[in-house]
Amino acid sequence: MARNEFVCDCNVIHQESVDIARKKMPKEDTFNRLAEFFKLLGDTTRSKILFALNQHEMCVCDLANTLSMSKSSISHQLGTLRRSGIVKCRKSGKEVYYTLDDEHVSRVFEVGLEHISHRN
Amino acid sequence: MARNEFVCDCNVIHQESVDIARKKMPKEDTFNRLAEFFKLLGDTTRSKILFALNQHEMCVCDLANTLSMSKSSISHQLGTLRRSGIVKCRKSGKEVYYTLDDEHVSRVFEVGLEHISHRN
DNA sequence: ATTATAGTTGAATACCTATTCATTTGTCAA
DNA sequence: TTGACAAATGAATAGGTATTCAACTATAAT
Repeated sequence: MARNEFVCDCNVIHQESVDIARKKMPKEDTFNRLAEFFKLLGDTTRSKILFALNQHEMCVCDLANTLSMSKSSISHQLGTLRRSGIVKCRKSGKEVYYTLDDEHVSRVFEVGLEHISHRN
Repeated sequence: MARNEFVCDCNVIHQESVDIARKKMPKEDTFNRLAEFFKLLGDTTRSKILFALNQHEMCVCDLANTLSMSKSSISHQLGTLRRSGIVKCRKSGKEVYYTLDDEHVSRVFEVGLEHISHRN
C-alpha cells in the first residue's frame, strides 16, 4: 500500500519532495496567523488606513476625510485592526487617535510595493 | 465653507495631517494591486502552496499530498496564483510542474513570520 | 483503441466580509 | 441639562470566494 493512502485523491509522484516540504512546513497555527496577517493588508481600505497612519497619528475623522469614506466604515476597520494588534489608540476628549502598533507593517508594505512595481 | 464639504460625514479635525497623507498617498491603482497581492497570501491554503513551492518545484499531485487536499482544490488555487503571475508552470508528460515566479514572495513571508513571532 | 491517471474547469454551495443604516455611548460646550 | 458631535457597535445586505462535485481534456501505457 502506498503511504499516501487516505491523504489525497491521487498518487504521489515525487515522494522525496513531499517529505522535505512536509518536514520544513511550519505548523498549522503559524499558517493561520500568517494568512490572517496578510488578509488584514489584503483590503484596499485597510491598506490605505495603514498607509495614512504610517505618516501621522490620526483620529477617525481624519481618516474618513483622507479616504473620503464614512466614519462608521473606518471605525469598523479600525476595530478589526485594533483587535489584531496592528494599530493602537489613545483617547483624548471626544476624539480617538490611532497609530501603527507594529514596526513590521511598513516593511511589508515596502516589499509589496517592490513586487507590484517590479512586474509593472 | 470648509474644504472637506461632501468628502465625508464629519468635520476635519487636523487638516494638515490629512493634506500630507493625501499628498503622499499612492494612487488608487497602486492600492488595488497591493491589496490584491496581499490577498493572495492571505489564505492558508495558498500560503502553504507558496511555502512548499519555495522549497521545491512540484506537480499538482505533490502539492495535494503535501497539504492533504484534493487535486481540484489545489488546481483552482494554482490557477489563481498563475493568473496573478506569482507562480509559473511547465508541462512534462501528464504532469504540470509549478514553481514560484517571483523572488519577492520569500521575502514577504519572512517579514510576515517576523511579525507573528514577534508578537507571540 | 482502450484504459488509467494528471490536471483543468464550470457550476453549486456554504461561508465570509465590507459597507450601510440606525442606534448608542461618551464628552464637550452653551 | 440640553444639544452637538466623535466614535463604537449590532444587524442587515450585498458581494466575494474556497471547496466540492461532476464533467472534460490530454497524455501515457498496455
